[in-house]
This record gives sequence, structure tokens and C-alpha cells, in this order.
Amino acid sequence: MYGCHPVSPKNLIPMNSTLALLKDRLQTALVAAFGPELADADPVLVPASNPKFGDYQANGAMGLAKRLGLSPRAIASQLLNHLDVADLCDPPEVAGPGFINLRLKTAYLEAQLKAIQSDPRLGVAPVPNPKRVIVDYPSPNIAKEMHVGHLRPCVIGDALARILEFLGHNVLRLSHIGDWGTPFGMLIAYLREAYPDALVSGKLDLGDLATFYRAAKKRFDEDATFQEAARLAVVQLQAGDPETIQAWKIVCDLSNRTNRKIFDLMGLSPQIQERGESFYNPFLPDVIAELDRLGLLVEDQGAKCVFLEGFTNKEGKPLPLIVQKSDGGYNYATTDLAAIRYRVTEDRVQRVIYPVGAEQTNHFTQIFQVGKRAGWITDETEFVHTPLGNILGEDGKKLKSRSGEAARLVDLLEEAIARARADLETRLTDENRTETEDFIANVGQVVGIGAIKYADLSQNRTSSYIFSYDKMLALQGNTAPYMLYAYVRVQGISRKGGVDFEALGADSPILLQDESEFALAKSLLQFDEVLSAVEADLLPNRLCEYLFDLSKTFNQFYDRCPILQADEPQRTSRLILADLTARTIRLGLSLLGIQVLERM
RNA sequence: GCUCCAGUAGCUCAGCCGGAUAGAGCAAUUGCCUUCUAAGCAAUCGGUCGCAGGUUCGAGUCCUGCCUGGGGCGCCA
Repeated sequence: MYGCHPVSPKNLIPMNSTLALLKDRLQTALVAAFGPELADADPVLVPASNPKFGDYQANGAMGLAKRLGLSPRAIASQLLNHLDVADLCDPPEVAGPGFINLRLKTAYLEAQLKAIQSDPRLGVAPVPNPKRVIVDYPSPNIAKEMHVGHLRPCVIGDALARILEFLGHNVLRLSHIGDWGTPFGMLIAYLREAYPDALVSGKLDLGDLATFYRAAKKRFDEDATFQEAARLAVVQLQAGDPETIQAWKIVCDLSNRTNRKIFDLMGLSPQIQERGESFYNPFLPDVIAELDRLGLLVEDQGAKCVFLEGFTNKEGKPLPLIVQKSDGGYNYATTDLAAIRYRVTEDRVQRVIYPVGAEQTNHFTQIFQVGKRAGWITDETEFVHTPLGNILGEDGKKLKSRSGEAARLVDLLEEAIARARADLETRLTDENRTETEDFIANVGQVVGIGAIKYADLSQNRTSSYIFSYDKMLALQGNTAPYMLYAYVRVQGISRKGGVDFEALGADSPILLQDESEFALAKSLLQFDEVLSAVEADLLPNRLCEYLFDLSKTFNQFYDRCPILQADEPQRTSRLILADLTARTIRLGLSLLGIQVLERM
């Protein structure tokens, strides 16, 4: 047993958050210099705006000038008298109106890198107080195929889930699929009509989902009798009629399998659990009853509503959130409220993240308001809607397929793969290389899927972006292929030099001499700071930006510093830097849900 | 009408609690492969941060108004 999970030295390495460490020192110095009432003062430590100012700068002195009745420069220099950072930094300096510039010591950088070298987490410590987190995965209506609209929620939600999980949180991935409601009446009615055998054999060809839906829709639009049958099916479904439930299950299963296939193709976490609308169905009457008991429920025009604070309709009157329709049916607000309640009371969740389109901002504000007023959402639980911009076509409008409908997700993915593959094949011809079909297919898939996901993630999630295969697959710029190439370059060194990175001496020193080595070292040590930032503001594009910056810095290093031809001990030192870069890229991309390649 | 979001280089976008001279990529122009994959590197060019006020030591960032674009606004999700 001993050998299976050795107590690795990583557990002994202190958290590599240089930023946090320095901030702590600055705060201590503030109190030492100006007294305990300064304990709450923020030294405003941020990365330096310009390399000539060092690595970090503390801007706090300016803000404290009024409070302390001293000039910012005087505050800064007094603070410096009490600041002990000799183990981390060169002697700090006061600059400009009162900035404190901090430059990390070479020996400190070298030691930190050395510590990270043997750490699979690359210096990223798990959070001290893990939370129970739910990430809401997109809710494709089970009755329809997934389309462009599902791309961002899937990709961004999956990345956030991976990042939070890596940081040590207990993440529950829930797909809130639309597996209940009126569209099912139509599908069940059509199933009965067109595939009566299916109810007996339980068989239906998977590929038929789209056509199945279209055919059902066509019947529904054309035939009043069929509409009546569909409505009847809904009633039977809600009444729990066994035969109808069975038909419903067949349709759900059909859709789930199709969606799973797309999830797999996209490389989404396999841990996604389906917890659709039908799951919350039994709780809906309780939600209404509880709202009523709390005195929040008002009946208006036959519908049961909660009137919202701060929302008005076109006439300027308070806007209701309808939780039970006048016909007695429930709507998505009811389901979402039931989900909030369940997540708090049963899942005991502390943070719920909804990566959903920005157009639903009002909806979330409204249900969160009701959730708070009902006492389900408290200060202990954070329900957060992370609004997403739309994916637009080249014309700046919502991306459509040629036929004018929302583009099918699977088509986008396959097109990206096909283009990535074609790019590779062109290159193979140009370079007179031959590769196996397996190699070509794999590179095509990894690059294609990686490119499409990275393009999505690298954009600030709040804003819409224009979908362009040419840009996402471009070999230069902030794209997945650029990052993959930096990774491949390192693996190329390993192959060429017959170097086993894992066997690189634990006692070989890291030596930073060239400017590009310093830049790379500093970039490598910022990984944990970036992940903390993403944890806080849920913007994966920050991680993308970091990885792009790291890759650029690496390419500069690669260009300026020969590695295999260098003399020892520089050779090993540079090999370690290269390896750390590759591992950071691999880990970083994996947290974004993107795979790497050893060759491409 | 109310409300939310956006407006930064020719194009696509970053810009963290307000900090020093606003940053990338693409495009354009120009150098660098007998040397670890040139899918790279270096350099040049490019800005009234939508407009007008305000807050203060300091504003792309905060406040007010306006302009432009997009979304949402009672039984769809």
C-alpha cells in the first residue's frame, strides 16, 4: 500500500502564491508602521504595469494619504521601513507619486520553480475551504437536437466545472434538460401513430431523432386531430399513465443517447448527471404551497404569481413572476424555483453557477429574488448567473444554417474537424511527410474540437463573438493550434534529444540568465494566481490569455536559447523550464477541456 | 415607455478594487531557417477608449445626461 500513494513532497510545499505572500507582508508592514487600525487597509498589490517597474507594484499609499494625513511618498517610504521581503525581493523602491515597486529575486524564482518541478499540481494548492458547487449544464430541449445555442453553455460550463474541481471544490455537474412539457405530447402522439411497434420492441433508430421531430412537427402543424392527440398525450403523461410514460421514456432515451454522443465528441466531462425538468416535477406543488404559506403568492387573472420588486410591465405596474398558469400548469420559473429549493435543502450547495445566455438575465434576477424572499437563498449560498453572449455569423447576426434554422451543433463540430484535418493534409504534402490514418484522424479531431472550444473560451463570455473557422484554426494568434504547437515543440525536444523529462534530476539547479528565461520563469509562477482569478470571477478567458502569454514567452525563449546544444548545467536547467512550460500548457488546456498532442 | 448589456487601432478583442507612457492578435510593410517542427521569432505602422459634463492627487475603469447597436418586458423555455 505504501508504494501506491506515496506522500509526495508536494504536500510540504507551501502554496506558491507569491502575490498572496507579498500582500500579507505588506499588510503586516502597514500595521507595524501606522498602527492596528490599518489592519483593514488594502495595499493594492497588483502585477507591475510595466516590466521596468519590477514584477509587482503596491498602489495603496496614494489611497491612504487623506486618511493618514501624510503625503503618499512619505507613507510609502515609512511602509518600506517596516517591510520585510528580503527573502523574496530585491530592495523595494518608492517611485512616482507613491508606488512601491517590487522585483522578485532570482534565487527566489529559481527555488519556486524547483519546488514546482516535482509537483503534479504545478504549485497550485487546493483551496483551504472547499465548497459544494453546482454547475448547470445546458438544457437542450430533449425533443430537439442540440444546436449552436448550446455550444457556449457547454464549453464554458465544462471549463468552469473543471477549474473549480481542480482547485478542490466539490463539483456537481447537472444537466437541466427539458424532458417534460408540451413538446412531448407531440412526440408521443407521433410515436404512437408512426411507430406503434416501438412501444412493444422499444426500438427506434437513433439517427432518426431529427427527422422524427420534424415529421412530428409537420403533423402537428397540419392536422387538428393530431393536435388533439398531442394534447391528450400531455394530459396522460402528467397523469402518469403507464403506457404514455413508457413512450415518453423511449423518446427521452433516444434524445439522451444523441446528446451523449455530442457531449463525447466535444469532450465534455463524463460526470454530467441528467436532472431534468421531470426530476423536479413532483416538487412543484410544494413550491407553490410554500410560496403561498410565506404570503408571497398572489392570484392575478387566474394565474398564481409572485409580484416582483423593481420590475414593472409596459404600463408601469409591478410585474408578476407567474409560477402557476391559469390552466393549472407550471412553467420554467416554477421548475427553476424548485431546483433552487432542492439544491439548497437537499444538495446543501454553497455556490450554483448558471452559464446561460445573457438574454435570460431578467429571468435569473427574478427567480433569485423570489428565492431570496422565500428564504431559500441566503448569505451562505451564492447563486450566480454568468451571462453569455451569442455566437454570431459573419454577418453579425445569430448563426444560422443554410436553411435558416439554428445551426446544428454536430455540424459545426464536424466542419471544424474536417477543416483541421484538411490543413494537416496540406501541410503533410508540403513537407513531404507521411503519417498514418489514425494519426491524421486524431490530430484533426483534437485540433478541430480544441479550436472551436478555445475560440469560445478565449472570448470574454459576456460579449457576443463572430464565429469563424479561419480564425479559430489559424496557426498564429490566440488560438488552440498556437498553444498546441508550443506544447509539441517541447515534446520534439524530448524526442530529438532522447530526454526523459520525468528523469530530470531533482537536484539539478535551475539557472536564470537570459532575459527570456526570466520572463518564462515569472510566467510559469503565475499559473496559480490566474486560476484563483478565474475561481472568483468565472471568466475562463483569463486562463486563455495566460496560456497564450505563456506560449508566446516560451516561443521567445525557444528562439533565443538553444536547449539541447547548451552546456551543463544550463542544458538541464533549460530542459526543466521547457518541461514546466509543457506541463503548464497541458494542465491549463485540460482545465479548459482541451487535449494536447505529442506531435502535430 | 421601462429595463439590462455593449461601444477601445482598418478588423477581432483584452484591459483585474480607479494607478505610472491604453495592450494583444489579425491585416499591411520588413528582416531571420547548414542550428531542438519557420504552425516560429524580431521590427515598423496603427488610438479623440461613442459624445458631453462631473467626482479626485489620478478616469478606458466610478456618477449623470445624451447618441448608436443588441437583448428583455404576463401565462414559451
